[in-house]
Amino acid sequence: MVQHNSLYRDEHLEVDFQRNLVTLDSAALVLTRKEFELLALLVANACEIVPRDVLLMRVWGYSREIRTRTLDVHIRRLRKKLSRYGDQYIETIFGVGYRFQRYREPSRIPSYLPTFMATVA
Amino acid sequence: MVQHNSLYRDEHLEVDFQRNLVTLDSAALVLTRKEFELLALLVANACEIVPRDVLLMRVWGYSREIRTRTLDVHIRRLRKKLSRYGDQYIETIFGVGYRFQRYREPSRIPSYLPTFMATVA
DNA sequence: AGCCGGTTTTACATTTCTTTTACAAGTTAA
DNA sequence: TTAACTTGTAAAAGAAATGTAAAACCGGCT
Repeated sequence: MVQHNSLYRDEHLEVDFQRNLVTLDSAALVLTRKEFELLALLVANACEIVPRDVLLMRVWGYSREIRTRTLDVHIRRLRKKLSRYGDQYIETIFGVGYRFQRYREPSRIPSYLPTFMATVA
Repeated sequence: MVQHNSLYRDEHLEVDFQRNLVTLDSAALVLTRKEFELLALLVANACEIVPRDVLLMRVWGYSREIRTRTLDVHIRRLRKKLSRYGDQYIETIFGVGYRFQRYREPSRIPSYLPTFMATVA
């Protein structure tokens, strides 16, 4: 069964799950196998928390209880390659795992102000 | 088996017990694990007093007789994160414990006056 | 063998979360 | 009222997770 339209896309990032292609600001992003698998898994579950165990299981085949820092290292490389969007795209959920977030235009409006007031600032 | 409707909601606060999500005035409230567990336990027993022992037992696994101020500290952090509703939501029952109260619109009518007189003030 | 790209480990720094400490402030009972 | 006790609070200490750079490892290649 062939799945069509299997790609993620937002303002800056594009991930083609079929062809293992990633594009950042319309420039190809070269990722290693593990880096791609990790990113793909996170992006496939965009906006949802993916626990460390799940990542370690699905990307590395590690069962729980295996103590390793390789996940963190790969996360770091991904963030680096995502350059200035790295931290925004890949959010760490302390004690749980990571979450990929869709790109959102940064708002200069303080979020604690009601919308109708914010137009002034 | 998926349990539906496992959430609390009032005018300002929303607690999703399933997903560990809390929203204050429709803005996500980031809580640590302990903070969430504490709030969840209180909210789950809304309008009822939850004794300190119970909180310390269910959230920390502490048996009675353990002298600690960590509960108070966490209560404080919760109140702070609930910002201006903190004191209203989390009520202290001296010598017993705490009670979460549903939000009630503050009335500018002195409560010691009969309603029909209050229209003048 | 030696090189090379990819991956993992190591060791330490940093950050985040939790608990304790010490004291202030509030409450109750005598 | 004071004395005993409870809760509030800020700051320090402690514990644990994550970030990071660099070294070590590993398999495929020439």
